[in-house]
Amino acid sequence: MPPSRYNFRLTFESSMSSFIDNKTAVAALFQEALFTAYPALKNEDLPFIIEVEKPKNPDHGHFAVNSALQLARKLGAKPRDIAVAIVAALPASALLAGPPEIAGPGFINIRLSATAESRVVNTVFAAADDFGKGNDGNAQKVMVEFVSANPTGPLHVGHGRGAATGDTIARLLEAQDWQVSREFYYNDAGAQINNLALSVQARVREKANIDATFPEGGYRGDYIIEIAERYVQQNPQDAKGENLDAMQKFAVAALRHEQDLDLKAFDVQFDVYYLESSLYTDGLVEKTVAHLVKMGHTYEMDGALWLKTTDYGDDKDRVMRKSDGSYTYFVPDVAYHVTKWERGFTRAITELGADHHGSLARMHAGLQAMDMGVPKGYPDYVLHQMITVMRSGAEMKISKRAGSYVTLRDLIDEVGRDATRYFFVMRKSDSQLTFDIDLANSRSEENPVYYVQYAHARICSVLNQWGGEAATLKAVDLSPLASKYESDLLRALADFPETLRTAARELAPHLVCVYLGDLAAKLHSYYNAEKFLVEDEGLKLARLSLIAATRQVLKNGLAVVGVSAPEKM
RNA sequence: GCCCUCGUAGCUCAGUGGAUAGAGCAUCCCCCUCCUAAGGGGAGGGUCACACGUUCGAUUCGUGUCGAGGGCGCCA
Repeated sequence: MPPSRYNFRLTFESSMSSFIDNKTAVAALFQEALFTAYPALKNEDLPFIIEVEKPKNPDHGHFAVNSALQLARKLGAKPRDIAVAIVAALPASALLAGPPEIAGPGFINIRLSATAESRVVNTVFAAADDFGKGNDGNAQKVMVEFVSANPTGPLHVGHGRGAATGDTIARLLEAQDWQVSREFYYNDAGAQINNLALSVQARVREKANIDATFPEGGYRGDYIIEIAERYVQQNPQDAKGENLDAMQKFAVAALRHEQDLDLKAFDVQFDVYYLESSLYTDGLVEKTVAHLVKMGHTYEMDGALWLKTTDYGDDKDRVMRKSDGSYTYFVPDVAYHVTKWERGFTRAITELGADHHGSLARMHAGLQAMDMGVPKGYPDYVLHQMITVMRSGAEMKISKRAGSYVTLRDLIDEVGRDATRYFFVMRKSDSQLTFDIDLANSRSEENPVYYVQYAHARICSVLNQWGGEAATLKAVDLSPLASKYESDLLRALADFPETLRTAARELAPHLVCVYLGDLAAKLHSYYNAEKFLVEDEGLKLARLSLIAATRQVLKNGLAVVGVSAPEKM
C-alpha cells in the first residue's frame, strides 16, 4: 500500500471530520514536531511531506516515519540526529504508548497506546455495514461497462471473470460514494449474428431432413441444436427454416435470456443494456462519422474512409468506412463511447478481456479526434487476462466459435457462486489464471473462499454459544485486550477502510481478497491461541466485542466481492 | 518486425523505493477430554529472469537483453 501523504491543509480538513483515524492523527503529531524542531521548514515551498507507513514487521510498531532519512540531504544532517530532534520535539499525546524508537538508519517507529489501538472496535460498531466506506467519489457519476458479450452463445469463463471483476469494481466505487451505473453493451446485428442465424437455420433444416450446409465458421455448440428445436416447436409454420430473420430474432432473444439467467445466478445485475444496433437506428454512427469528417481528421484512400488516429498516438490510421460502404466495428464503438460522455459520465471504466487491448489506443484516439473535450485517458480500461481451464490434466481451449468451451454456468454449478466469484477476483486481473476443474470439483473445500467464510461462521458460532445480547458488545471496556493476537487483529480491522479505498482507486478488486485472507488468518490464529468464552467476565466481553467487530468487517469485505457470509458451515 | 501485459519458493500467486521478500498448495513434523481440525503451530524450500543506470537505499523506478502470453485485417 502506498504511503499516505499529509500536509498542513489536509490535516486541518481531516480534523474537521468526526473521526480521525490513528494514522492521520499520528501524521499531524509528527508534522507539528518536525516544525518545532526545524522551524525553517515551514517556509519551504517544496513538497515537504510526512510519510506515515505501516512497517512490514510488526515489531517495528504500528507506524513508521521515515522523514529523517528523506530530509537528511536538505537539512545537511545525519538521519539519526534528525530523528532524535523530531522525537524530542514531539508533544505529549494520548495516542502513543511511549516515546517512539529510533531504529536502523533513522526510522522512527511508533507504537500506539492500547486505547488508541482498540478504538477501531467502537468505530466498527458505530458504522456497522458502512464500516470501510469512504467518500472519494463525492457522488459523481461513473459508468462501469463490463461483460458486453455478444448474444451468440452462453457466457464462458472469460465472461465470468469479467463479470466478477467489473461488478466488484462497481461495488468498490459505490462504497466510495461514486454514483455507479453498470452497463452491458452488445452487438445484436452484424456478421456474427448473421452467422448465428445461419447456424440455427442449418440445424433446423437438418432436423427437417433438408440438405443443410453448415455455415463456414458457424456455431457448432449443442445450444444451437436446442435453440433450433425450440424454434420449430414454437414456429411450426417454419419447420423448414426459411425465415432467417425470425430465427435470428429468436436465437438472440433465447441467448440473451440465458445470459441473463447466468448473470443473475452470479449475482450480477446491470442498469442498462445498450444495443449496438441502436447506434445505427438512432443515426449516431452517421453523426459520428460526419463529425469526424468535419473536424478534418479523415481522408479517403483506396475507396475507403480513414481516420487519422496516428495524430493521437495510435500505431496506424484506421478504416472507418470500408470500400463496400459499410462501417468497421470501430465506428460504432466510438459512437458508443461518445454517448457515455454525452450521457454525463465524466468518468467511464471499461472492463475487457486482454485480447481486446489492441483496440484501446484507437478508441482513445477516436474520442480525441471528436474534439469534444473528452479527457485523454477516457475511458479507463481494466483488462483481465485469459483463463486456462484444465480438466483431467489437459488444457481445454476456450473457443466460442468451436462451440466447445467451459461456460460460466458450468463453474457455478460445479463449485458454486461464492467460490467462483472469489476465485475470479482473488488474483490481479492482468495476471493469467489457471482454473483446474478437477481440483475445484473434488476438493472444493480447499478453495480459499471457505477459509474466509469459515472465520465468519466460527465467530457466529462462538457468539451463539455465549448467548448474550450482541448489542451490549458495542460498549464494553476493551482494556483487557493485551495479547499479540488481539493487537494483530485490531490492526487488521483498522486497515480495512484504507484497503477499500486503495482497491477502488487502483481498480484492483484482488486487494480485498488479499485483505480478507489475512484477516481470516489472524482470526483463526487467535481462535486457536485463546479461548473466548472464559470465566473472567471483563476479558470475555472484551474478546467477544473484538471478534464481533471482526465478524462485521469480514461480512463487509465479503459483500464487496459479492460473496455470502454464512453463519454456519 | 512493432505494440501491450507479464517474469517473485517445486506449483498457483500476493507484496514492497527502505529494516529478516510473504501466502496457499505440495513435502516433512506436531496440536481436538477444550468455543466448528473447512482450523492452528513448526521445518525445509528464493541470485525477486539477467545486466546496467537513478537513489542515502532498488525485488519495486528507468533503459537494454532474454523468456512467456496476447494484439497487430477494409474481422467483431
